[in-house]
Amino acid sequence: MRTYQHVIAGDTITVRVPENDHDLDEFDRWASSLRGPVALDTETSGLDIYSPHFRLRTVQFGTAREAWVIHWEKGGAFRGSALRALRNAEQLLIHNAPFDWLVLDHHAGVTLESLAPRTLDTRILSALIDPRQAGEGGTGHALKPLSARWVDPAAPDTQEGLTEVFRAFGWTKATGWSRISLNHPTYNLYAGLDTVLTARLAPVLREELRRLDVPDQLTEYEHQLARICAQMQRTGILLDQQYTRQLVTRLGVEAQEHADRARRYGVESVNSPAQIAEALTAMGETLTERTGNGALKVDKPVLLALADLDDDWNRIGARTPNPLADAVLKSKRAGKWRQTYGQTFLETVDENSRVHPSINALQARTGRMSATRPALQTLPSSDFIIRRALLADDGQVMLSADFKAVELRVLAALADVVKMKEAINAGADLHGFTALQVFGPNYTEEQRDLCKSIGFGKVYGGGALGISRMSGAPVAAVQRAIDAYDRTYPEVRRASKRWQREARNAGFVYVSPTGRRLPVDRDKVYAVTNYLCQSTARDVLGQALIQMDEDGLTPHLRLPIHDEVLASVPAAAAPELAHEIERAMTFPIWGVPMEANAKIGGRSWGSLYGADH
DNA sequence: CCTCTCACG
DNA sequence: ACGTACGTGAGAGGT
Repeated sequence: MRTYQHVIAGDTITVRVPENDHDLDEFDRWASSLRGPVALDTETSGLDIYSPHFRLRTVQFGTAREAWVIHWEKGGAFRGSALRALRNAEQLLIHNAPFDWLVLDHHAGVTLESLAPRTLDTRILSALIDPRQAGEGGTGHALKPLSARWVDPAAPDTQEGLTEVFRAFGWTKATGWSRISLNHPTYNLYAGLDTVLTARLAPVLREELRRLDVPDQLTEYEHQLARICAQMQRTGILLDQQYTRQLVTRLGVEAQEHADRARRYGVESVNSPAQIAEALTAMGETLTERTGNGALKVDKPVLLALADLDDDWNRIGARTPNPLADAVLKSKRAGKWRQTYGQTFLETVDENSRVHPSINALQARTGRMSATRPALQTLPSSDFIIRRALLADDGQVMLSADFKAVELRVLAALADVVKMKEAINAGADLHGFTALQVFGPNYTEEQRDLCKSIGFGKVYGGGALGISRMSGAPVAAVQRAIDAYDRTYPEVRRASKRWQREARNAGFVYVSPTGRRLPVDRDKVYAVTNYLCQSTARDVLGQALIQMDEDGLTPHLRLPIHDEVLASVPAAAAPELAHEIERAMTFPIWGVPMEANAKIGGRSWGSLYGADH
């Protein structure tokens, strides 16, 4: 047995690393005599759980004073002992549980379903105390800063410490986790300490949640959502690999051709704003917009105008198109789509042709979910070619169900907007109804669109200038429409002011109806309206996911996208399942109905998106 | 590492 | 008193 010691918060911690059967017997005795929760962690070769090269290396167990590092990679009795301990543990404390659940599910044969009901995830507790990510003013949710704040200011940065070890060997962060020897002292010490830190974090964070009156029900709900999202991640989405390879090649050629055109005007790299600004100026163009740091802005809206193109990339006919602007736009778009989407699909696909995005169920400061590697929530919607790469399972079709104007309906509920609630309950087109109130019975399509923009603007906390910028309508016209809007729905302004006042009085934190704490920056108090609408809409999605889970639909679910759920369903049962999913997404919030609209597509996700979409 | 840009809801 | 668009993930360039 190897043992290591380290002092945490004044206590000497022992980390034990069994080396033989005798040592493992001792571990077995320790594990079976444990009463109460045990902290769990794994060390792995990397983060891509479904990559063919991924290896589970160690499984660690710990309490406040002691940790055991079991070398899973050595096989045989090591695995037997780890599995017994996993099976017997009554309660597991895990920091960022979905990762370890899925690692153990895929590489140790311990199902996620058997782990999740016994898990308390300290990352969830952290996000409910303060949802801000590191760099947004809060502590963030990494184990090190959390431990430093709540356990011991001198808690070791185990990740950073190991990164230094890797550097000493000439390895990188990407390769070190795979290459470091199982017997390396620092590797084992830190592997063990992470469980000790988690074991100490859990009771402190629970106490803090009690102090802050965060409802237990919210914590329970987040654990359910984490499990459902982990199940979606495990299922993954089928990738059309042949199509994707051809697409990547085609986009590469396209990016290169347009980059060659740009080079004729002196632009060596189409991704260098400075080069583009200089070349455009040399061509006689006048750039007026500047970035926050004072540089000349050459983003998409600027370049589209110079290229005489509208938002859909059609000729406007207002000027002679600038050929460099045109080349840069087209090269950048093809390059981004190739690299960010196509290439990442091919890099992350597993042996069964499936991609498994990490779905973070509780990510944004409003609680919104996110998806990474690949970032499937941000695939282009203006064209079907990227989504075309992702398929329903064999014999199945893609189904997408989205809430109807969920944030606006949530606003109507939370601010108790009388006329808006009447319109929703009457089943009216909400933006059309608003246009009717603002412009009268002969309102135009453009005026309806402006009312839609104002609806968004209100939810985002924007003013006339922002809404004008977004909608393209003149500021004066927008201001007049906003005035009429405020007369129609006076409750929105009043509630917004009230929420801002309440946030200030409560120390710049607003508590949502579900008990979620929403920190508000002092110089951005107006954002509280958006935080409240966005976070409540997120909880509406969460409620629908839990309903679908209870209805047995989880195996069909593929991805949550804020106000939408993507699913793969058997073609024959599609209409019935569409109805079932819509039903799970239909329920009232404070008397205001939330409703959804399901669309049945074909085999690929792209089939739900026309070129004219 | 920061800035800029761009993809989404 | 006034005015403020919100939240993400990701790649490339340049310091």
